Amino acid sequence: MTTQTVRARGIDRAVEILEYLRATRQPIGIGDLARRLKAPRSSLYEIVDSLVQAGILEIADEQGRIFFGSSVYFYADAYLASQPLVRSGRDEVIRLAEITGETAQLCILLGNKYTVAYMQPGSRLFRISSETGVLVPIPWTASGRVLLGDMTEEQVRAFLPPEDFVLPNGRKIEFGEFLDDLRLAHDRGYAVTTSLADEFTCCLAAPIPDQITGRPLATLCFVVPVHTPDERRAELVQLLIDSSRTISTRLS
Amino acid sequence: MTTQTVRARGIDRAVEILEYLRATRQPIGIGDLARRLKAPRSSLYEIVDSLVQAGILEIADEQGRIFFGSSVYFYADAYLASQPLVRSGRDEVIRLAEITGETAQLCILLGNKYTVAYMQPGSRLFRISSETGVLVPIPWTASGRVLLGDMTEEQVRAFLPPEDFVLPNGRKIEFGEFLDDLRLAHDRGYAVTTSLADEFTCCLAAPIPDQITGRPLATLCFVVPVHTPDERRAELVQLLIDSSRTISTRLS
DNA sequence: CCTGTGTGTCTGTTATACCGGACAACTTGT
DNA sequence: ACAAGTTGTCCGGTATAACAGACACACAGG
Repeated sequence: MTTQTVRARGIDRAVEILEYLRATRQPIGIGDLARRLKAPRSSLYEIVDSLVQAGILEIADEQGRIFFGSSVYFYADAYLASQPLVRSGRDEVIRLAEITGETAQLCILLGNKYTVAYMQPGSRLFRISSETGVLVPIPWTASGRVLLGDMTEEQVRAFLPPEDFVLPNGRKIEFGEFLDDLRLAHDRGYAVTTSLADEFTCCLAAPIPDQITGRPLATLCFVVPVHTPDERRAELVQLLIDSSRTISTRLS
Repeated sequence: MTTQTVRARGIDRAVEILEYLRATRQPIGIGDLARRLKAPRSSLYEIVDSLVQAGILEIADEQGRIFFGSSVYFYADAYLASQPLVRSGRDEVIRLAEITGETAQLCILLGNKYTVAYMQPGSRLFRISSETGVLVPIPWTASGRVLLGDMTEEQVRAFLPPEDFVLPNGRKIEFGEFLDDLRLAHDRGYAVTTSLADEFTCCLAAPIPDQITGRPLATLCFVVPVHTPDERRAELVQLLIDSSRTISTRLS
């Protein structure tokens, strides 16, 4: 009499919980959670309790909903301290936002997605900014074009899921068109996209290359209004390139 | 024949690993880890693998040593964003920075450390700013004096590790001196420090009290040059007090 | 050369972590 | 009032996760 129930490991459940919270970014009750994850309630109560004890989760409100706890902050602090790239990248982003007044970002690859690792909003009246840590399809971004700049056609094909070529407005990016963008970005050492992920923004991105392999590890980028004049764009691109060079040398 | 081996749960092992890394703040090999945690190697290989898959840990170097992975960074980001205090505090910080032109911050306690949860740089030629999310010893800051304002001597002693009383320049803050600062901050409803964590800054901090308990949850603060005149300081302190009252009522 | 100490992988065994299901105590809506 | 849905806790059975131990391999040192 095999009940064919997959008896999951506690760790896997725990990871599922954390990933769920990361994706939704809001507290959830344990009952709800059990339904979403298709996990037995009784198990979740135990696991959540362990994680709450450790401060990895916290009871977020009176209804007993749970969310991340302060421990993850300490973990992140240790992680950042261990990552020279992010550490110096942050400083440079803050500096760039200050001297230009534009929104500056440090972007990295996470699996086959793109994400903003750190962002400093500009000082314009109407700010354009994106949330950090949200996973975005690579073809939607200028930074993505820079980050894949050194891949072959086959590598890109294998790396990106087809659905990622569909923009938020429904338009589909042709693969050939995207590949041309990659080549251009690779040759010029930066990428520019206008009205791609949305109508009113222009993104400028430059790679931070690994000192040894030369492969892009991350990007620095500005997010500016589409109507920004070409001269200003060129000026900003130059700043990105200078900054990324600074970081790159500082890393070795 | 009871072998009296405590067969630990995977989750507990995982938590132990994370806590160990948090404490030591540096990568460690799995063999070493097994020895330190008195855990079987074979189990650790499995658990570490799960956590690496989830991005919670990463292989940090060629020797296969492990450390925190990028996922914890995103968990922490979600955590900060989830704090209602941070959300409404953010708006007020932006407003304060705009109307005064000074660098304004929202500061909170995380465990027994202090951190800047959100910061808006001022519009001076030379800006003074600190990074958000970096954990700082409480005695180094004006906000710290406000945040502990309602603790008894014994509570403070138990709460703060002795090494946190040593400033970046090596000077040691006497416990009695620190306690006097706390009392003063508590009585006046704000704290001012000059040339404490560094030579050229003056910090002004006011508490955001819990509506019910009255205990300080966080602080609003300005970071200004040391030579800022007294009248200006008084003016800024008043703004902080008004703003924190606004936030405090908005939270209930 | 051999010896000792480190990896990372793969067993078979068994103690138990996970599970399903039952329970009381609360809401909520009609 | 009742029914239908919660939520947090408890408990006993069993599938299996955690364990101990063995294995091949790669070093380093004498």
